[in-house]
Amino acid sequence: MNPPSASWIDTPLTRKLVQLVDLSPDEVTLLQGLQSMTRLVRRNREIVTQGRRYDALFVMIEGISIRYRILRDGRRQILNIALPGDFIGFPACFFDRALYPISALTDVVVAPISFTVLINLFERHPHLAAAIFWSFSSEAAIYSERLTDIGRRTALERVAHFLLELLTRFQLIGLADECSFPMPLTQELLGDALSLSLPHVNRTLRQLREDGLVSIEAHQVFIKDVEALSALGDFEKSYLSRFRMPDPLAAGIGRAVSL
Amino acid sequence: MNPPSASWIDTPLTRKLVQLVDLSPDEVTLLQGLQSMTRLVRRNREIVTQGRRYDALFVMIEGISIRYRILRDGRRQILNIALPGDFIGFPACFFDRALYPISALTDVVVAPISFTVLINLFERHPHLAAAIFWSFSSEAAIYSERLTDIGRRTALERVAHFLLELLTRFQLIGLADECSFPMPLTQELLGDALSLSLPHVNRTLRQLREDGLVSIEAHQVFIKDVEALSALGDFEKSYLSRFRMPDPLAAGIGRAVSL
DNA sequence: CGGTACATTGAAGGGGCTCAATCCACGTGG
DNA sequence: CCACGTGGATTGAGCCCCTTCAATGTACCG
Repeated sequence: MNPPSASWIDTPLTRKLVQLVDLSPDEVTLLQGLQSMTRLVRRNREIVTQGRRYDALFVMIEGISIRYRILRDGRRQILNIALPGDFIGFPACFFDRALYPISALTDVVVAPISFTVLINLFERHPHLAAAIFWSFSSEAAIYSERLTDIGRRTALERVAHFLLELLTRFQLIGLADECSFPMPLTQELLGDALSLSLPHVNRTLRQLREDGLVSIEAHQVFIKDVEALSALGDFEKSYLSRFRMPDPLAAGIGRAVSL
Repeated sequence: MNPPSASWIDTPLTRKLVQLVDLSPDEVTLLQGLQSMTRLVRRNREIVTQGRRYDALFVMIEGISIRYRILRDGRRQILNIALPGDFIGFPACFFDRALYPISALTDVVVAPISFTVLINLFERHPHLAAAIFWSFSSEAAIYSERLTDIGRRTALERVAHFLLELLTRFQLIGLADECSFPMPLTQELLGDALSLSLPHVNRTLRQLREDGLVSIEAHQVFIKDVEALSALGDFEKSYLSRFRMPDPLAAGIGRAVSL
């Protein structure tokens, strides 16, 4: 665990939230303070171990992690992919034991936020709390889209939709430009996330390449035609970037309103 | 909208939470109070309309509702199924417009809980708030299992797992006995929830019947062999019924701890 | 320079889909 | 009280998307 350090002037979470919510300088400082105590987790190590008990959430500061479910015979389903700025460990901390493991895909830096701190934040800074809540909402929406991907979209639509989602999420944290982003997943992992076999992921990517929609070079994805790909994947990014501050909080009077 | 009424001594949500969390009599009263103002939504009408704005959550008091996503060509994916005692409208209320519609499958009674009330609840009754939070956590876990169902389980495993989940959820609200529960879904809806075609749902149910695992008669599901079905579907109910009160709240000192 | 991890491609097979017909239960109106 | 309509359940035939299995290619790294 590293000591608090003034060198963290800026984190992905902060970058993301300030775009979506009007935060006061005080709130930004507070948000940064929450993320000042960090922990490094090496590539391929577990951040959360299935069956263990946790008293904290984590904010992803750097790197990529996945939460997944393994079935008895080895089949794996990736449940979600956490990028910098995402919260992880949310469901785990309300159960007496974590239901699913979370594993670092790359070297990862996380900032634990204990329950105690979180609860106080909710009481004293409802405005900020609402912003954090929005993160959970957006995550729920991502689940919904993934469910739709896997359940009702063809392999081509599915990959198209997923890549656009990643593009948008990377853009929100300032790690992608207009149409390209770093590809954190191997084709095998992509398959486990989208419920496709590795060979079929490969064929699907080839098809997208041949159609001039997407190219992947040196772990970098280039979306050649965002329009066409969005049409193909039925992608509409509002679930990732549209936030509304609920009225009682917008006014900043959350604590003053009586029950 | 019906006026508050003393006749609601007991609701599914209360029944569920008192099993999982130690609530004081005051907290139970408060929880009941939240659900005293109810609204009736007729079968096949929308509870939440896609694209509209909401300032409240709803607690399901009675009936069944579904949230779903429709693709351009008519393919439908049911995102979740809300039973009495569930919260609905959670992600919607943090977006400026609801992302997905929620529709009443039967006549439904809901209790709106406005944001203002909710925020006050969080500030003043963290213990109760944590219980509500657990509901969200459990919902997230249900998503995870659904994702695994659709992504990595065969039709047989998938239906097995889903039926056991429904059994357990109905049991938690006192609407199911040891091994049977009311079937709220037609085979078509089952298909849209589990991403199977209607004919294949039918064939799968037949198989389960022929194997002596499940029978469905008059809209009532009978699980003939819970053991065997659980093994088949790799079902483990802890994600529905295991709650842990986070330490700072368990002590009831949430508000006293300083940041 | 061998080794390992990842990507690529082909061939064959299967689980589940589509299309289509039939059946059944139930409510409604004549 | 029965005829009919309608929503849902059931079953079959053929097909296709995607899987499995298998082989090969390729880049990077100690």
